[in-house]
Formats: sequence, structure tokens, C-alpha cells
Amino acid sequence: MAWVLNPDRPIYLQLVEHIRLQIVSGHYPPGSRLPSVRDLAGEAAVNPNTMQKALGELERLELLYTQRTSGRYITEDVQRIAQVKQDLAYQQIHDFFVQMERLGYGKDDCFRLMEAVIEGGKQ
Amino acid sequence: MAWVLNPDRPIYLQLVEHIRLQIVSGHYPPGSRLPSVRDLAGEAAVNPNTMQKALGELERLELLYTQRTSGRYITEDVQRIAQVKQDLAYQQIHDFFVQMERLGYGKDDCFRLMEAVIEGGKQ
Amino acid sequence: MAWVLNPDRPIYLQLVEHIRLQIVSGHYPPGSRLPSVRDLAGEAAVNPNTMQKALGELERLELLYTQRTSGRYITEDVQRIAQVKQDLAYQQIHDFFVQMERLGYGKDDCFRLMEAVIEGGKQ
Amino acid sequence: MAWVLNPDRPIYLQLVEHIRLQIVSGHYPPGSRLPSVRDLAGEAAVNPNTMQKALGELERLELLYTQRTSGRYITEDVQRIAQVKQDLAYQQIHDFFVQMERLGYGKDDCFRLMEAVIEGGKQ
DNA sequence: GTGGTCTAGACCACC
DNA sequence: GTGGTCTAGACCACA
Repeated sequence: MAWVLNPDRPIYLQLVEHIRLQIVSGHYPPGSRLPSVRDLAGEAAVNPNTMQKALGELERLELLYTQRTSGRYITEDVQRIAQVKQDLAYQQIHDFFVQMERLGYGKDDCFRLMEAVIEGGKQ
Repeated sequence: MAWVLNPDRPIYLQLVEHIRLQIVSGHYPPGSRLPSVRDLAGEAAVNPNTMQKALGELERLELLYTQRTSGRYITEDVQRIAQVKQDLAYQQIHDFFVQMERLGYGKDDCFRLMEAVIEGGKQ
Repeated sequence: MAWVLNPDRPIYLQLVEHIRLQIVSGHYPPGSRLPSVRDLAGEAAVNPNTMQKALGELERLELLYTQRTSGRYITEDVQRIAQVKQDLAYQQIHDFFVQMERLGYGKDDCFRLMEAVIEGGKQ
Repeated sequence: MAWVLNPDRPIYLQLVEHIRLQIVSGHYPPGSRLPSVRDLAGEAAVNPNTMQKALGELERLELLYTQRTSGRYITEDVQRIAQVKQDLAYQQIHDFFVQMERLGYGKDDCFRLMEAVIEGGKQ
């Protein structure tokens, strides 16, 4: 996935979200080494300090840890990763229900319509 | 629902979305008369021209029609309203599936997790 | 208390410690407004960004909160302040016991010697 | 205890503190022979001159004495050792009281909290 | 080379 | 005026 950054929201937040997704989706496997701050910053075309701030956030989320001299690594705590992944999924689901509620659809309607979408996609 | 406008996106688009939601959710019933452009603009604290543009867009969507002499009305075509409502719901569902897919969840997982959220919310 | 900064330790950490002390000791009362980032930075003779980073840490500790436009305030949650204060005290006590242990003094010895120090001070 | 040296403080001072601790805690018994300057310097991975300076300081403190022909020995003056040990303890206690005072705790509070820590540690 | 920190200076949104 | 963010560039410790 490319680095698509919208200047209307804090860049570092978007970096957090992007990397977080790579981690929970397994694109960056547990225990693997992250590219250096400078390299990541180059890839994303942002200032190294901005990337540094994003990685600091991910450390606070315990998705990364720093080995002083050799670089940053994805946590080996797969439970932590699963936890964050589940939290993100629950947030998506919650937001979905809220939006559908606003449209006037209850939870049962959601299931019914989702089935219809899947059936429609098959045709 | 209050008028919450984000200056980072075109205002008129947000007005379209807001009013469209009022219509498909039945808050503005079919056939009912809309407040004047001036009043709506005042409510939303936007320039009347911006509101005018939004209402024009809603007419193009056939959710509103103009009675030359007496003002604007919500369409009486309940099928059209239902159609738009369904389109919006399908869009929500599609976006939801895409986001969950990115997290690594298939459609089956979505149903399973939604059940879990509902169960959790009950407790 | 003056701003005494040792260049051998991260400045922002010393700023955190300094301000934290002002808060838990009641020098900055709960709910009171903090000087602006720029003013604090000027007082401490550090770059505003460094002070900003320190204040960010204190917000994460829930000792401060930000009112978007009007400035930063000490939390009104006196329980939180008391909690942090107690944590700091326990840390001091723990470190004290460890140091004394290294000297060969057990916990009972600590009490005995402390009494002696107090008596000595009175003379 | 290993030789942990912080380059931000004078090395020889840290050597003094380290060896002093070994003496007052009895790890180097009174009257026992110290390894050679060369060996100690090797152990601590410092320049022999630096170690020499540290040992000179310890002689000034009357914790060591030099036997012209056979090397350096720990003082046999156990009272002197006890004196230094007590001085160090008093220093620790004084610093502890100062830190707690800054947090807003009086001497009575110190005792109360120390009891609480000990009770908590037992559980 | 790695990450961590600091400074300087800029721009933005909010009110 | 307030805080928030971003960039640029520098220096340091570690190995």
C-alpha cells in the first residue's frame, strides 16, 4: 500500500494508522525489524522528525519496541497485536452501526442488507 | 442533528449530505415544505449561495423539487427516497467491508464479530 | 524553585519532573491555568518545542489538559494528582531502601538511623 | 556488583564510590589486601591513572593504606569504616527527607508511608 | 550506521 | 493571543 497522506489531518497520525495497519494485518510480522526512521521518512516523503513522532506513538501503543543501537522492531507479543486488531475492528463495527442507525436501519436491517450486498456481488 | 461543518471539505457537499440524511431518515417527510434558502442558510450559518448550491444538487438527485411560486418541497416519490436511502446503506456496507478486509477480516468474520459486539453491548 | 537544567539528561524529562513537582506539591493548584508554552519556555530558557514535548508528557500522565484556544490547565482531578504524588513518594522510599540495603542496612536499621538523624538535628 | 560507569560524571569519583561501598558493606573486609592498581583498572576498564587517583582519594578518606612493599590494604580501623558507613547512611537519609519534603511530606509522613510500603511488599 | 534530543523558525486553526 | 504541527538541520551516544 502506498503512502497516501492528506495534508488536512496531522501527518503523524496518518503515519501511525498506516503502520498500525501493516502490523495488525501481518504485513510487518511480529519480531521483524522496521526500516530505519530515515528510510521510512524517505519512503513516506516526510521529515524524519515527523516519522519519529509517529513511531513514538506506536511504541506507546506497545506495537513497537526500540533496540537502542540496532533499530526498531515489531513487538513479539502477538496477543497485543491481536488485541489492537480487535479494537480496530470493533471501532469499525461500532461506527458502521451508528451510520446505519442514522439512516434509519436497525442492527437486524444491517445483517439483511449485508446479505443482499453479498448476493448482489456474486451475480 | 446539529449542523457540524468541517472547513476542510467543501461546505456545500456537507450540506447536501446533511439534508439528504434528514430526508431519507424521514425527519423531513415526503411532500413536506422545506424552509426558505435564507432560513436554512441562517440555521447552518453559511452563505445563502452555498445553501442554494446544495439544494440545487439535491434537486438533481430528485430528492427535492421547486414549486415556482411557493418554495421547495421534498419529493413525494417515496420510491426515489427509498432508492437513495438504499444506495447510501450499500455504500456504508461496501466501505465497511473494505476497511475490515484491510484489517484482515473476511465477510464471514464481519458477521461473527458483529454478533460479538451486539452480545457485548447487551451485557 | 528555579529552573536548574542539567545538559547531561534529556531536558524535556527534567521539565516534566520539575512541573510535576509543582503540581503535586500544590504550587500549581488543581484547575489553575498554566502559563503559555512560549512563556514557560522563556522562563526555563529552552526552545518552545522542548517545553511542548514536556507538556505533552504531562498530558499523557493526565496531570494537564488542553483547552484548545485558551491554554493549558492543571487537572481538576485531585485524586489523580494524589495518585501521582503517592507514586512518586513510593518510588523515593523504594530507592532509599535499596541504597541503604547496599550499605548493609536493613529496613529496621533505616528507622533507627532516621530517628537518630532527627534527634541530631534538634540539638 | 559490576563496574557501571557513567561517562557524564568524573570517572574517578564513581570508582571511589564503588570501592567505598565494597568496603563499608564488608565485601572487602578490614585488613584485606586490595588487588593491584593495574588489575583493578583492568577489571573496571579504566586507565590505571584514573584508578590510581581513586585509590589516592580513598587513602585520604583513611579507608585504605599503602604498605610500601606489598601493596594496598583496607584499613583495620573498623571504627573509621563504621564512621564512613554512617556518614553515607546519614547522607542518604538527609537526601530522602529533602526529596519527600519537596513532595510535601513531613518527617512523620515519611515514617507512615514507609510502613505502608513495607506492609504492601509483604502481601 | 542506529535512535534520541534539541533548536530555530514557520504555518495553521481557533477565538 | 492560544496550542498544534511540520520542516530543516544539528549534535550526541552507542556499537
